[in-house]
Amino acid sequence: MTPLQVDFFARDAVTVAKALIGVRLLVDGVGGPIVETEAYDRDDPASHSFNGPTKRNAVMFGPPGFAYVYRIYGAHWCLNVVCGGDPRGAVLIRALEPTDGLHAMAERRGTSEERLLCSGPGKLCQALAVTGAHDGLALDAPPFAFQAADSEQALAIGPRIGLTKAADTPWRFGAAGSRFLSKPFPKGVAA
DNA sequence: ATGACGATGCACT
DNA sequence: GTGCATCGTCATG
Repeated sequence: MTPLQVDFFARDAVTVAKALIGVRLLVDGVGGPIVETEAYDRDDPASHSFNGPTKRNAVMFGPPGFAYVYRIYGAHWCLNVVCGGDPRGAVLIRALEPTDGLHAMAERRGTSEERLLCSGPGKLCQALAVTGAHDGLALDAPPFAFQAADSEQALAIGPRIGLTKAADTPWRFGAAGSRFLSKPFPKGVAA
């Protein structure tokens, strides 16, 4: 298992979003291979960094390689990795395949159905116990652990989910055919 | 001080 | 497939 270097994150968000598919993400030892991400690049109207710094998004204006965690719909947490670009881009971690710490995840999620443990950004944060307390933490140090993918992944590509701005931009990436996605991709595969 | 608006998830038809 | 709870954050007055 090769830990990811900080340079991995210091690229544009689309590149990082693609490269993260298949990477194993553990938080305090709980997690598994990432199967779904979304890119939010600079000059992207849907990105939280687009309208300049605020108290919430301050970490997105710091160095790459840190976690940006925020609350959505007053109820759920979302985990992002801060990337390169100016203003910064970010990648939303949307889903992963639960392999490590299944018992802890099932307990936190209130279900033992593996399909439902991490198949969405809010679910993933609940299963991995990611909260606002993780906002601004370095990604190359505990409790986070990113481990390089073992092999090349076949990528599925599609439009991002839940947006009203730039809703057609195809910056959602996934492991083709995975059953742990938050939703199926509209159509087939691509490189 | 107040109002609009979500990078969602879940219950229900 | 559709409806909506729920509340922090930000923009505005």
